[in-house]
Amino acid sequence: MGVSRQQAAENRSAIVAAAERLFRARGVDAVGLAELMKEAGFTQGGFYNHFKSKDALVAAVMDKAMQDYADSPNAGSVAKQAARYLSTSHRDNVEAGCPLSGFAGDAPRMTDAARATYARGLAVYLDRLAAMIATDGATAQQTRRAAIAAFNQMVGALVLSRAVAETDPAFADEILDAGRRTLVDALDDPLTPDRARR
Amino acid sequence: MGVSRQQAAENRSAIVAAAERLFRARGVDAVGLAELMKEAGFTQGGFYNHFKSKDALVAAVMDKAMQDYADSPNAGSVAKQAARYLSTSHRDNVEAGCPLSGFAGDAPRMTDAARATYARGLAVYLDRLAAMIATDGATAQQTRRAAIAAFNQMVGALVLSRAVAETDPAFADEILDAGRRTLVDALDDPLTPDRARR
DNA sequence: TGTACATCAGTGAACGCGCGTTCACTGATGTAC
DNA sequence: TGTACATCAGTGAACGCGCGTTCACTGATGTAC
Repeated sequence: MGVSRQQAAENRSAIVAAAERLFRARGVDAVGLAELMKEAGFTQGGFYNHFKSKDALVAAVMDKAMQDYADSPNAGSVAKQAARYLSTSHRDNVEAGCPLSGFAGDAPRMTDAARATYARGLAVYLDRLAAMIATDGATAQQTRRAAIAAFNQMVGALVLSRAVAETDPAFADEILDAGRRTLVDALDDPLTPDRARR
Repeated sequence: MGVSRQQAAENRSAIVAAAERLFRARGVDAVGLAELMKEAGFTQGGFYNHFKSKDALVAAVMDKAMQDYADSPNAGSVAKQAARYLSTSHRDNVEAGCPLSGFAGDAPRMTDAARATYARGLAVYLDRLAAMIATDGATAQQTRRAAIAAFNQMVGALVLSRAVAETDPAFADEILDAGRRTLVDALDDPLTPDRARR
């Protein structure tokens, strides 16, 4: 059709963005390239001008998702961060939320490149959480462990809440609520060496 | 071929068992009926003597997985249960482990029937955990919240550890370890009304 | 600055393939008398 | 208990369909002179 290089780059981004939305909502396997390209506003054949395979697109989606998430702003305090993470709006909006929980179930089945991006993204987010949690009294190791445990709680609560949300909304809310309260209790409580040892 | 009713029932079970293994390892969408039937020891066409569709098989797999898990024995104490749940062998053996974490990522995309079975299975397991956690000093509500939070921690740690296991085994182990220690600390600590309120 | 040509992001049809599902057929099992 | 027949779990080929991928072609963009 004849398209400027800048336009082509924007079109590529549009494909990745559409793919991320569809992949999150329905899973990578359930989304075909024809549907995906149509969603992005193009015809099927153009796909291979941008990616050498569907797997390459998956890797690009992972890169974008992790980059965007790393660039997203903190909520302020850890408690606020946790509350936002375990909100019903985050649970109900899989398409735009945390990619670490959104892709957690699919990650083990992705290609090496996509999995490596996921692992790097997780490491980055844990560092961020650790920085928010850190107190004077705690060692780096204690802080890191607390950050991992906090994120385990967030991801577990979100994933389980999503799994039952359609079937039993009250149950789904209860799971988020238990996670939120547990986190707030644990994080309000400064990590003194004494407590951490217990 | 001519097969006794008992044999037919056993064959059906073999199909469900093969499907559970394959679905867990690679995801429902990535496993075809031809491959699945071959794995179970039959030819493709026989599938519809047992199930009216692939979705019906998925529901049957869910039923079986949840039933088997509900029938599985406790580890003894909650701490032991958590340690077993967050062991490397449980993480590395997706095909036979806890179906609540094994299917957590896929559950939201399953049919109503399969999702309802999942939600029921989760409710049953939480009751079981709550019964193990319960102490004299704690109200039923506090116990339930503690059980949910404990399971959130287990599922989150397992899912995240699995997601990075291939890429970064040491990181994966660290996640399990942080989850295990956090759970043991929290569960060793009796749920007194005072602590629960904090 | 203007002209000639290479580049390459598009289009849309086509490819082989494996999917879920259907079908006609077989023959031992299970039932009726 | 023995015979006649209905049942139904198997087989294996076939169905239409959508998948990921390839291809020949188009024409504006970008480059060389």
